[in-house]
Amino acid sequence: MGTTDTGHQPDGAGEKQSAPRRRADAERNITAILDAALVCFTEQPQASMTAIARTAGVGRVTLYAHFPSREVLLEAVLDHTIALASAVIDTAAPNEGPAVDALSRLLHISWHVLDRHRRLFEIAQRELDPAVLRQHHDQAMSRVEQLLIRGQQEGAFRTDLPLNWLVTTVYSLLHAAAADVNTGHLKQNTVADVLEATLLPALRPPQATVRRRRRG
Amino acid sequence: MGTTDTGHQPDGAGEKQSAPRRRADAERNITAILDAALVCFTEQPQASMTAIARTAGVGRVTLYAHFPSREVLLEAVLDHTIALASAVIDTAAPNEGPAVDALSRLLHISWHVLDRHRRLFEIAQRELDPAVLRQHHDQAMSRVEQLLIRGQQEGAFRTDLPLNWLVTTVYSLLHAAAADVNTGHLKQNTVADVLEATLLPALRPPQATVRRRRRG
DNA sequence: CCTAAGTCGAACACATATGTTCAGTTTAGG
DNA sequence: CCTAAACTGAACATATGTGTTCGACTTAGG
Repeated sequence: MGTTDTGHQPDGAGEKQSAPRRRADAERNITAILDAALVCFTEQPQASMTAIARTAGVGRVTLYAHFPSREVLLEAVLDHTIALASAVIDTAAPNEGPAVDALSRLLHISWHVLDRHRRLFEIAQRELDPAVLRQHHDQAMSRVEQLLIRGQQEGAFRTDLPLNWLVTTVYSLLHAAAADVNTGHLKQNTVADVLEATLLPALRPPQATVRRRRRG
Repeated sequence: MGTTDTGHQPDGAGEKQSAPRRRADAERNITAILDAALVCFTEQPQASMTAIARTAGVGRVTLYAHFPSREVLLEAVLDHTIALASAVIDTAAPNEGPAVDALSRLLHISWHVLDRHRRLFEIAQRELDPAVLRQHHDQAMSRVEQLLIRGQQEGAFRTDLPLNWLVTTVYSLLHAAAADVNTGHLKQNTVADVLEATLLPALRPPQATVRRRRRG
């Protein structure tokens, strides 16, 4: 019996040690594959299984042993990335302090990770079952969404446009900025500031000045 | 001699009647193919030549007779779209009146056509020769870029961020809005207004209030 | 009406991607 | 050290896409 497939359970989010007890060997390869797939997919959506296996430094058969199909792999990578992004977002403490400050922290800390998530999600959108997608999508988007809602309640963010559009605006510019870094148009260390300078005015309630010397 | 290829010259932009004099028949098919390719490509980037031929209502061989390779076809479609977009942009008279108003006109008239151009360009970016790309890219982007520069000179648009980023911001949100229409999150007739409401504050010089009752 | 231009489907060669199977080798871990 | 788990490359079947060739049919247009 060559290939194995121990009832693969490519750890969802929190490394629950499952029943079959994989060998350390296998465990190591799985994470290597996951990492490689993450890189390959974000670099070019059409990345082949062969390319991913090669990047991970494992045989193609080994890849299929753990992830029986491209679809399964893609979903696993998506899960993995979401968990990662979620952790990083928590670091920014999006529920603490004024919403504007929280958004600023969020942008500075996690623009990179959020963009990666977006890219992956776009691929998944093309290749995965729409039903499965919904969950992943909402799960990740909701963090930003909640922050925006809080900002609206504080009066810091505008309410004259659909909430959904505000979320889209954030993600869209985030992605654009990350892409500009890739092409060399923007520098790593300026991204967050540029994003903040663009997003805050766009999210602020219209007509509302910076509230300096309001009294005439 | 079955297949033809009369020295194909799939009219660049301005329908210059070329030497070989195609039959009306062929001419009709070429535009049908161009249209079909435009639709197919914007709907899904991986659209196959077979699918395009089928959509155009012609045989696969006919397609290849006029466009000897996928690359050539893609380039022709890109040319076609740019010409179309350019014409629509002109309708908005982007060089007349205040830059802010001009941008507003531009958004209302051509968000749809500009988004289509962007989608096509993204595909071309993945499949075409970078050298060829540059021309197309600059040619189309420059219209928006020029408008933004003019706005900067008027003091209507901010100068504290790279010009390139402002262009990216416009295109990026444009695309996001169009995508939201596709998914049903945004309505056709509200798109331009939403875009305007989001973009103008983002482009306005920071700190600058709406300049109403400036004298205190 | 007659001919060359054009179109058509079928079939071919070629390349690439997805999964699978097999037989041989390495390695983790008791 | 010994065994089962895991990894490996090679080869296979299958599917899909690209581009070409061929012979037969249709049609534009003089």
